[in-house]
Amino acid sequence: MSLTKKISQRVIPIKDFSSCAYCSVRRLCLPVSVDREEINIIDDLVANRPSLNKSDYLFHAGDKFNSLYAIKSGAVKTYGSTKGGREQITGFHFSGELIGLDAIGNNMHNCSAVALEKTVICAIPYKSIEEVSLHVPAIQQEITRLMSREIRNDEEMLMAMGSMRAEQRVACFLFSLYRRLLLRSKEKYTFRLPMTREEIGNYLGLSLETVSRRMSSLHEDGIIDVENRLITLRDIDALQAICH
Amino acid sequence: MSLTKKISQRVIPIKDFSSCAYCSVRRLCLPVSVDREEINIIDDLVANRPSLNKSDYLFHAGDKFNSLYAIKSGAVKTYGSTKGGREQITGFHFSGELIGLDAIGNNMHNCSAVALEKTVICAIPYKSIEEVSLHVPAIQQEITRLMSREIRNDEEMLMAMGSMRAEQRVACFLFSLYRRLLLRSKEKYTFRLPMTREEIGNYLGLSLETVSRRMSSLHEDGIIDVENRLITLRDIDALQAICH
DNA sequence: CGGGCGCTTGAGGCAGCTCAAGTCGTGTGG
DNA sequence: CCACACGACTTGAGCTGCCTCAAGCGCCCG
Repeated sequence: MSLTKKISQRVIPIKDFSSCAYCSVRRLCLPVSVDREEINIIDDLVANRPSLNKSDYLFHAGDKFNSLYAIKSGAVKTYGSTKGGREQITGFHFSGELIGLDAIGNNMHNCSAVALEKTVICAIPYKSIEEVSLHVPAIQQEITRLMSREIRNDEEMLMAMGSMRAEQRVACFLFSLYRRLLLRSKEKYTFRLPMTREEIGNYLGLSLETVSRRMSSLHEDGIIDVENRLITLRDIDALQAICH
Repeated sequence: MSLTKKISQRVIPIKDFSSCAYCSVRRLCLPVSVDREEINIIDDLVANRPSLNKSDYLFHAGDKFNSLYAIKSGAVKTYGSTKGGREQITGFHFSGELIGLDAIGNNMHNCSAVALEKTVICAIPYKSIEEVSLHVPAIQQEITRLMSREIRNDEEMLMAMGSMRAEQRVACFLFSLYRRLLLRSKEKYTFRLPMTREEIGNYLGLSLETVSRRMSSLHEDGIIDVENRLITLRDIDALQAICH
């Protein structure tokens, strides 16, 4: 049955709390211009909502590209392997974020994605997105906007990597987590890192020891508290100032 | 007059050698699945084909986003300014490449684009692309593919920046230029750098002196010849091996 | 022909890496 | 439930690759 038919035959749905309509991070995956009706359409697309445990793979580099993945809860890292065989982390992704956009181009994932903790995922088959976007231009536009934003993010990261010293990189990293993790939680200034120091260092182009040292010195300066993976921001203005 | 009308009223065109149909880099801007008819449509979109001199701006950071730009010939750098006020180059772009995709997301350019030498540009109004892609899905798909590829490129660059030593960065940079510049020219192994050592260093996260030194040592190893901005690749396999 | 920019090369310093040792926290098996 | 073991983290010491500062050359353009 074609998706178009499916949509027209759709009855008023029974409340389904796994539906996007009730998803607490909906406004993050689908930020704008998607009205009630369109949510129902998207809802139909979401094939499954698998739950991943720590170290479970969402996809491997080289896998055929089928779906985009929206993170409902949890945390995921994506990484590629450099030609030297070293693993290089390209990003950390949290609830409300969409991954897999880089695979559309040649229909294959060029990085691997692993859960850093218990994580719930919405898999959205790309074929369906393409089909639906013929009828609902807003969805295609939203995908385009998200991709554009991803390009911008990557380029900002490139700018940071090219010019920043170790302390700046760590400060920016923490500030970025602050904006992405805390704005959607009750805690205002405390969050738990889902990744190791080594993974942070890998991502930032630093050794794990340097990450540790710089976090210690940020603590000595009264800017953050560090208790293993629990980070508390004590002076956000100072933290932000270091990034600049 | 709406674009749709314009298309239906279109007569068989007089040969226009500035048209995309006769553009030598067409297969690069519009790599796949765009047939003769669709080229005519795109052709109508291209508002103007301005010629830029060295140091002319294509757009500034903060400008309202109106058009995507395809480079017909020449070379362009894009850069943003870090919060510290430093200029950070995010990319070099050559004939057949498309720039401005990162501006779609919030309708504003977040980097500036400057010609590094005499450069001819096709400006393609994004509004028109959006309108046309309602009728010609292949065009929207092509934009999506190009964006996806840009994300991938940026992420590969991030991986490189995170893990590579100076010599590797310079070697990869030269190898990347080899693939992008030489494949569309007659010369097999010689090309002219359109940018300064300082710009290369800025892009790669190195000082200009380090770029110079590493190029000298690549020369001493018999891998490249350097004659000011004229680079000749003497041992491509060795060059590629260094990147790995 | 002169001035300036782009580039090369040298010398010295330092940020961050590597190696190493020791602590702490967590998960696992008895 | 406790003990043990291993992985994660911190901190120290020494090393090195890249940066900074500096001087000099050469090419290009006015």
